[in-house]
Amino acid sequence: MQKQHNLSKNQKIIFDLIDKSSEPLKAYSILFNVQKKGINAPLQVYRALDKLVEIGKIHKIESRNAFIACQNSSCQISKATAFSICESCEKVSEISNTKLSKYLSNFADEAGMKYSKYNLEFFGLCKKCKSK
Amino acid sequence: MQKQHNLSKNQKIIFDLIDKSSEPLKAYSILFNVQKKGINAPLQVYRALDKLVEIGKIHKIESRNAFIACQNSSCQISKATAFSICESCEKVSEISNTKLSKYLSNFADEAGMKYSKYNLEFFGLCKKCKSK
DNA sequence: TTGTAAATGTTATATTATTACATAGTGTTA
DNA sequence: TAACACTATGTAATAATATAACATTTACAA
Ligand SMILES: [Zn+2]
Ligand SMILES: [Zn+2]
Ligand SMILES: [Zn+2]
Ligand SMILES: [Zn+2]
Repeated sequence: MQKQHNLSKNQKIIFDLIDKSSEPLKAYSILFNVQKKGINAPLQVYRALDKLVEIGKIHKIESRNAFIACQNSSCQISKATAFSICESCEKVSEISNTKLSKYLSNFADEAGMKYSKYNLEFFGLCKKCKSK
Repeated sequence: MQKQHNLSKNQKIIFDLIDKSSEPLKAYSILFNVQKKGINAPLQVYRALDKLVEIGKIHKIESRNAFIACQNSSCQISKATAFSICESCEKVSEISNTKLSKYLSNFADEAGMKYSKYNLEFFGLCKKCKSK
């Protein structure tokens, strides 16, 4: 059973915006969009983003410095994430594949390192862009 | 047979610095370190970094905005990269594991997307930090 | 030797993210 | 309730990361 997090005012405003967006959003584009709701400073956005990432409601797409809502309710609090990114239209989807996540969660190399978290980003062309 | 790239002056200066570093280097730390060699502006650093990434001599650690030399001569021009990152001491190693790279290169999900590239970052504690 | 692509130099600016400090709300427990 | 700890907010300033625009030079092949 996952812990229930009651989002604060700013967190809710920012999560709702990201959640209803069809594409990853960047911090300053979020800021621009929530100014009418009284969020005026970058820090207010970054603080909410940090918290939302921490509790697993959103993920950061590292290669794009952008944020998307978690599309995978079983996502273990952002500890195991995989995305597909179209290099043409920049569409991003969260990959939910049990085999893949098991494979990666159990991966151990020779370096003797114990992994607690991973992030995987695949790049290519989405179906739509491929057929153009 | 891999194409031979003759590095230009700036590319060589910057590659040498990254290559002999024991940790990932950030762009502005590189800039600071090469100013005595006549490289004065961020853009000169970023241009060399872009080229070095493109030809696979270095990789960008996306979660850290930092660069390390490729430790894996068979790395297919930065198209398939995996790293282990210690969250305590920030040590980064490039993972060279044939099974893993085969698994990921052949991965195809249901979305019908053809991947041409991936980047994987594992996080955890390195051997040294684990035993502290 | 001339054309072309790659690389360089320089200035300015855009984008992304954090530090520092003051204040306010929320929930728990004495 | 009062005291406390913890989380969240507001605001200003600034740090860190990255790119745009333009002029010039170098490498090198046709
Ligand atoms: Zn998720
Ligand atoms: Zn696409
Ligand atoms: Zn490599
Ligand atoms: Zn370590």
